[in-house]
Amino acid sequence: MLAEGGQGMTVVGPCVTSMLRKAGLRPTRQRIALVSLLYGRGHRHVSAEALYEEALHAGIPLSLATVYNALHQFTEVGLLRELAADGAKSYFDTNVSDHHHFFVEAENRMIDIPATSVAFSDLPVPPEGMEITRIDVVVRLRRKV
Amino acid sequence: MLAEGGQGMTVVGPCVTSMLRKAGLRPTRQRIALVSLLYGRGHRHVSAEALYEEALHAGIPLSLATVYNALHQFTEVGLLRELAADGAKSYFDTNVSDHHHFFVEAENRMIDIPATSVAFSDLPVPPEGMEITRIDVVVRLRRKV
DNA sequence: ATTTGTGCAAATCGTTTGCATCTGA
DNA sequence: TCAGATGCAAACGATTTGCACAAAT
Repeated sequence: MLAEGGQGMTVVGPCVTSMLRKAGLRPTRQRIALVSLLYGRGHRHVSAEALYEEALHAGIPLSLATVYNALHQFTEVGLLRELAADGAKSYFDTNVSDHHHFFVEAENRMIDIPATSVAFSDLPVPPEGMEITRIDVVVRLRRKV
Repeated sequence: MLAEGGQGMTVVGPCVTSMLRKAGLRPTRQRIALVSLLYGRGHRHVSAEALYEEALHAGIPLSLATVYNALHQFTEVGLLRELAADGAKSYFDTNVSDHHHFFVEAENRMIDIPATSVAFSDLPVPPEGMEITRIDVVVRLRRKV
């Protein structure tokens, strides 16, 4: 279990700049815009493509490659957590604190599960010389019949 | 195991044929070969590409597209379970019973964790109208420093 | 001025698809 | 025979990369 420090940081204006600076990333126009979109309204699970579209609609012209760059850089510095939901595409979660996910299969949508809702009464022992970096629990959901 | 009466060069039990028949899949040369490779030696986690190479090296000429078809068909009929490890590529697990996985990040390798090694003391409640189809636990590992 | 980031388009990777040909029942 | 499977190559979607240009320190 890693990742702590998830008190929803409401980021607006100059905070964004210092947030990026603290992370060692130059606060460029594009990064500032992306961080604002990501943290503007609560926690989110975004795909690169979706964030790209959103930025364009918000009148921020940037390239898809820049979005990918930014998402990976943000992930490296701990601002985002990458989720391997299912299938081909990656999602990025603005909630980097310890928690898990429901995955709605039909919609490719993720819903947060607080860490406290999943308790391991027994932890698997990692193989010799290995250590646990993270435990991902994905609870797959289907519409009830 | 005895050789299947035919052109197959691998050691094939008659069970393979009936296994496919029971699943509603025509026991073709390619499917028989793939099932034999998959179930020949204990449980495995294979990617399409890896299985394809393996088949070629075993002297079974087939196309990558056929491997993809077969893997998905096998999954549909419950002979395999698809794993969304991490990143772009899919893995298929010959162990379809209830269990979980270690994921060795550096090697993209999966190791089974028996279901009994992970106990939930608290189960998350699915949202209204939804039901749980499966719970995947992935314990990510890194080489200890 | 120097360093770092950006945009674009082409390249890559895993996977899927269309269609002509082949094969098992 | 003939539905169903296969092979091939082209198509595809998501992501990455290479490099000239632009922006931040």
